[in-house]
Amino acid sequence: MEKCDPVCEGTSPEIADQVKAELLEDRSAVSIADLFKALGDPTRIKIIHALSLHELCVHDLTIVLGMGQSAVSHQLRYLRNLRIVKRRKEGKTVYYSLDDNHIEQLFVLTRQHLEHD
Amino acid sequence: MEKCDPVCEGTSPEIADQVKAELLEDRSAVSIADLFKALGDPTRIKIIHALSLHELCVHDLTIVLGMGQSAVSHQLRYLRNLRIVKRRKEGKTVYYSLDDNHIEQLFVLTRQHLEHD
DNA sequence: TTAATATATGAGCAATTATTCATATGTTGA
DNA sequence: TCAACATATGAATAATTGCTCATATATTAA
Repeated sequence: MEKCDPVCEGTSPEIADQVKAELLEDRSAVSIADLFKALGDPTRIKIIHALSLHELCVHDLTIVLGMGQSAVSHQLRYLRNLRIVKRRKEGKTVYYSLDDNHIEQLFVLTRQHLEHD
Repeated sequence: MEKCDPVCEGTSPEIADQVKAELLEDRSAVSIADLFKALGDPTRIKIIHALSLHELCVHDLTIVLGMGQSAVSHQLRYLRNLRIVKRRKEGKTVYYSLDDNHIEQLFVLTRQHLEHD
């Protein structure tokens, strides 16, 4: 962190101070980033997309994704900790589905953003 | 990747196949994940939030964020490569602002999601 | 109980990443 | 041209992360 006494001429220091005062707190920024981080991996994106199409058990997800069972389970735990997916047990099998439709909205909005460009 | 001939009883194999057929392609999943990944870091979240409040030069951002100039510059380049922020040069100083209001929408939606819970 | 199936999880490893340090580029004024 | 300022960037490093392997837990059927 360097000295910043001679604020660059271009911007008034009041604006920087004002923005600094209004800026998100650390924990808020971390919370928001954590949620986006969860969506920032292709495997998890595919899992979320698959579950937006249909509730699926872990085994079916391994088929759909073409991945090992362990990797899928790890990612599902990750997503479950963030309450992005939830599970429902039925005998031996565990069915996963999206826990919240906000996630789907983020999805739709993001795809729009990408197509728009 | 293990054998998956005896599909788990719980789900019909047709559903897994159907979901697999509709699932996002690799490159789409990667594109979407890349965008979310850009939002998956507290520093970048703060940068985006700050710029949603006001156009700012790099130096002011270092003040607002309380971070080194180099770190800020690196993150700005990252965000600029993804067209999340854009720059405007004026003499020595470079002003950054959000390139697209879709990002702000994602922001709002995400904060709603977090507050909701 | 034993075997088979479905899922979960800890440890370890390779790849990625956010920051720092040092330095380069570009701009302005003296 | 030279010095000061504003920003950019390459290299190095520490921390994080996604996957695999081996194994544990849980459920069902024989």
